[in-house]
This record gives sequence, C-alpha cells and structure tokens, in this order.
Amino acid sequence: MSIKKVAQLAGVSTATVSRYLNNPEQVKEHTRRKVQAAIDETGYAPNTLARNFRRGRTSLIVVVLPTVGDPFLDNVMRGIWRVADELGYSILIRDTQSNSHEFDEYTDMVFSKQADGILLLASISPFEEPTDRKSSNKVHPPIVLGLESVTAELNQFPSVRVDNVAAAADGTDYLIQLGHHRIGFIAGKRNSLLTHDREKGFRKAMRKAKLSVDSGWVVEGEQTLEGARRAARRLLTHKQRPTAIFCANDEMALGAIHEIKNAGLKIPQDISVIGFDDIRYAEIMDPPLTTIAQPAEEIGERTMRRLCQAIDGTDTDAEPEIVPHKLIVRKSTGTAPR
Amino acid sequence: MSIKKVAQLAGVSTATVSRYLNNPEQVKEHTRRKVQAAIDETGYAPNTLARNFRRGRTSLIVVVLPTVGDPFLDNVMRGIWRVADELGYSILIRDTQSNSHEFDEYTDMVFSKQADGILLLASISPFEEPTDRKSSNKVHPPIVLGLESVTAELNQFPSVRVDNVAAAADGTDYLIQLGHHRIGFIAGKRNSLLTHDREKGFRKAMRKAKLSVDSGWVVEGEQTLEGARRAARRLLTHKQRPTAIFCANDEMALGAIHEIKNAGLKIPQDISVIGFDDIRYAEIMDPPLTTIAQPAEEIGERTMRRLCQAIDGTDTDAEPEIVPHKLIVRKSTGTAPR
DNA sequence: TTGTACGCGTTATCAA
DNA sequence: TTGATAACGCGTACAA
Repeated sequence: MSIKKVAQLAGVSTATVSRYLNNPEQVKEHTRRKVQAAIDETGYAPNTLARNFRRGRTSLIVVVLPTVGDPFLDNVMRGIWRVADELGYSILIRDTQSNSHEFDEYTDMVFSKQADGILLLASISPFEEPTDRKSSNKVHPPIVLGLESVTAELNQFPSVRVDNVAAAADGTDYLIQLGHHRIGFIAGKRNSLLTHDREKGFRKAMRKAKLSVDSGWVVEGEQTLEGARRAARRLLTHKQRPTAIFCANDEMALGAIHEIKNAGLKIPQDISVIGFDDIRYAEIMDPPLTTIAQPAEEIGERTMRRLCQAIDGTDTDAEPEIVPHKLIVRKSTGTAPR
Repeated sequence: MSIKKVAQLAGVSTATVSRYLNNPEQVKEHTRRKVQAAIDETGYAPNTLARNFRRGRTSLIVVVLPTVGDPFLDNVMRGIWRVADELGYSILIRDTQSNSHEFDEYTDMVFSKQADGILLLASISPFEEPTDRKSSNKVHPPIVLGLESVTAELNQFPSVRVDNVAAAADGTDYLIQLGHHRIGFIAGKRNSLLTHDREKGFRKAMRKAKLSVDSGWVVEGEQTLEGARRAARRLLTHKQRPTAIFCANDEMALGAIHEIKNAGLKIPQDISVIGFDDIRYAEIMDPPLTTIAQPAEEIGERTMRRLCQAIDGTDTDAEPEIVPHKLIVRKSTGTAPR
C-alpha cells in the first residue's frame, strides 16, 4: 500500500512514482519534485521484498566457505565484496562447518529464488547422482568455484584457482634443493580436494627427485591449529624424523611451528617448515614462515565477476582459470641439518 | 505459476498444495500422497521470493562487523549461526571496512524489508540527529548490539558484551601487581568505542595505582597487525621505554610481540605484553600470550537470541547484558625488570 | 477436508 | 510524459 500512499500524496499514479524511483529521466522535472516531496514526507522506502518478487531476482549471492575466521579468506572476501558492491549484490555467507555439505542444499537456494548465484569456496559433495531427477531436468544454476580443485561432476562450472599440484611441487622442490631428503607432510581434511591436490604435488615432486615418502610422514592435520599440533607431535616422534615439514596451509604451519619449538627443536636448523597461503600471520611468526602465496583478493574478484556473468548468462566459457602462485622465502626454511 | 502447475498435475487446488507445504496435518493422507507425487515429478520448489513477500519477512539477519577474517569473530559467528540455524534465519554479513559506516544504511535494510533484523558487532555512527524525520516517525527496527559498548543514542537497544572497562582495568592491575610502573597502551581505532573503553579501563587502573601515563605511552594501533607494529616501534623508541604493553586486542598484541622481538628484546624479561580476546593464535605465540578472554561463542548466541526476541516483539528489556571476562595468564607477562 | 478468490507492493505493458 | 491495469507466486479467509 505504500507506493500508493506516496502516489496519492503527490497526486500522481503509482506508475509515475515507480518510474521516478527506477528511471528518473523519464519523469518531468516538475513531477519529480512533487514525488520527492511526498517521499520525504512519508519517509517511504520501497519494499525490497515486493520489488525482488516482481523482478524475479534477489541480488543476493551465497558464498559457501569452510569456516569464517580463516585469515586467508579475509582477502578473498575483500575481492568478492569489492565486485559485489560495484554490481549491487549482497553477500550471504554459509560455512560448511556448521551447515550441511550437500551440494543440493545450496543449489536449492537458487532454485527457490533465495539467491541469484553461488560462489563455492569449499569442497562439498556434488550432486547425488548425475541421473538424479532434480539435477537432470533443471538448468544448472549459476555457480562459480574458487580456490578449490573440482571433481569431475563439478568441472562443468567455471572456476578460478592456483594450480595447487604445481604449487606444492614447487615448494617441495625448494626443500629438496636445500638438501632435504626426509620431508613430512601435514595434510588437510580427507574430503578437501584442495589440500589433496597439494599432497599430490608434494608426492609428485618427491617421486621426481627419487625420494621415498615414508607412510608415517604424511599426517592429517584437519586444517586446524589443534589438528596440526597433534600431527606435528606425531611427526616429531617418528623413528625417522623428517628434516622438513610441508604444511598444506599456513594455519597448520603455525600449529606445527609451535609444537616443534615446544619440543626444543630449532627452526630451521633442526627442521624446516613451509606453509601455503601466505596469511598475514605468516610474516610475524618466529621464525617468519616460508610459504606459497595465492593472489587471494584477485581470486575473490575474478570468481565474483565470473559468477555475475554466469547469472547474466554471458559466461560461455567453462574453462578453469588458473592464477599464478608464488613462493615466498622467509626464515622457516634452511639447508638440511648434518 | 508454479504452484499452479503442481496443483493441476495433482488434480487439486493451489490452496491444497500450499496447505500441504505449510500445514500438512490439515491435508488428508490420500491427498498428501498425490501432491507429493506431483512435487516429485516437477521438482517444484516454492518461490521464496513470493513466499517472503506474502509473509512480509525475509528470515534474513544482517550481521555488521568490522572485518571478516578476524579470528575472534570466528567464535562469535559460530554462536550466531547455531541459533540462526535453529530458528531458521540466514545470515547476511556486511563489514564496515568496505561499506559505509552510516547507521541509517543498515536500518534502511530493515525498513525496506531486505532483512528482519540487525546484529551490530561494530562501532558505527548512530543516527544523524535524534530529531531527524526518518528516525523519529519510524519505529525502531530490531537491532541488538554485541561486543561493543554503546553510545548514548544507541543504548535504547539491547546489547551483550563484557565490561570492557573493568576487564582492561583487571589486566592493568595484574601488570601493576607484577611491579610494572611504566605501562604502554596500544589502542584501537579512534572511532571504536570498544577499544576506547579498554583504554579507559587502563587509565582508570593506572590512576588508582597513582601511576602516571606518559602521553607517548598511548599509541594508536589501528586494530591491525601492521598498525600495531608501527605503534610498537614508536613505544620502543620512546625515551622512557615502558616495561609492559597492554594491547587493546590480541591481533595487535601479535604485531607488537613481533616488533619487540625484532628489536632484540626479550618477552617477558625486558617487556611484558598482554592482549585482549584470547584468539586461537594467542596460545601458540612465542611466548604464549597472556590475555583477557571473552566468552565469544556465548556472546554470539545471546545476541542472536535477543535479536530474535526483538523481531518477535518479545524483548521488552533493553538492559545491557554483561557477560564475564577472564584473565588468562600465559608466558608473555612477568615481573618488571630490574 | 477442500476449493474459490482476493490481496500483498511493485514493475511493465499499453494506451492516452 | 503520464495513467490505468495486469501480472508476479503465494497464503489464507471464507465458503462449500
């Protein structure tokens, strides 16, 4: 009833008020003034609910991520937000930690018009079955994947990420160049493709250098500080202690560093540590953490842009977009002991 | 047109389909089956847009926070999410960093039905003027404040937080007990009431102990790692170097620790450092950071619950809710040197 | 227990 | 340049 009231007060039709709001240039100066006066007087604000309903879009994007409070995602989100603001979208955040991991749960948000598109920054279970009724007779919703590698079922969607395999191989190569032969790896969660790819890169580089990877040298760190600390303790008590540890992300590297120092060992003299992501705490660690940097903000920006294109139907290209990674050498790595 | 199709296919009216969806018990078993079959066949999902429009509510809550990627907010968000899930709300996140700081911008989201309520976890400018047309002839929207202290204009809203003044005073007392007389303070941003209160508590405790606070001992750290590092450097080069530094939050404490060690000083032998928040990195610092813990998850839960009450109109009480803080003594603080 | 029919506030189409 | 009016999809009061 609200636009009506304004119209009534201004002595014009609702159509004119609507036009004034959406296409002011179509309204004569004189009329504009009247309408604006009525709006001021009533304190009218258009009902977004009705507007979205009419337009059939929410201007909402769901960003699915593993957990907020991950300092790495901070920068990614910054990039996303910049584009979102620019293009008039709001961001709805869901974390897979407290929510379900079902892909359908998120796609349904689009089908039921809760959101216009989905930005997937986490590994989640893909469609239940490709032949599934729901997924087969519906158009694929606008989805873009960021950071994560994709499973076969998902590679139909655009994605933006670094080459995690190559990046991890680079990091491993660097450790090998420093003379390390026994290298441990603290892996992420088993269902995370991203950390799985990093492990793959690690193993690949080791194989290429003809170095063996003792099964006890690869430990799950659960992608948390705590998990990494447990993992590090296990590595340190291994009968053949590694002289270097590659952590699948910086968060886990921080935990590992703590435990190594706690055990009375020196970094990098006794053990070298390398991480992945280059979060802001990497630099202020003691010692500053050697790591592999991703262009986080850029990834955020690009995924968001592609998502908007997907929503508009202008993204025809489903090729994954690979952005460059970069090895950042600090003080947590050094030549192998002895 | 969608519910119509289902109704048609099931051979019932749209009203029956709607009832089946919202009040299944009002529909006869036999009819239910038919409707469900039709839904399955079409893959129908109710249009949330239309539903929200009809119901006049979005089931969306806007959480306004300074910046994502703050590890402290991680826990607060966890609490918020738990309640949100339970009560069927989705969370829309806005950060004040990339968005405007205008209070009206957020209240307008409620007035325009973009969201049902607002959870304010950041300091922002309150209403422009209390006599302002907009704010005066409109009902106050459902808003709850968390973490932050409030200005006079905002204390009409419910809030949940620790007593930052008392907590900071406690921390300061502890340092004084350790024999420190020259204590520095790394403050947050000038517009943050929260860190301002902590500074107030610090000064209060100092005054009570009849210790003077050199003007050069209170430095702004901008609530960032970088800002704190600059602040710490300034404190270290002060002609009368403090023997202890109170940081208005842990993030800044981490930066300060780094700079102090960089300058070749020992913590806590040369300088003690104390933080605020007890983020997860506090414990793994070298040395582990003494700090003041807030019950983050609980704060998140309670603010969210009160917000839902405010939305339902069942929160009559606007008394601020104060939750307990706790001093966590670790190794970054020790007796004053000499 | 089910069906009919109206209205929610907005935008878009068409005619004036 | 403006006005009348039909949709958008759903929920519900009321009637059957």
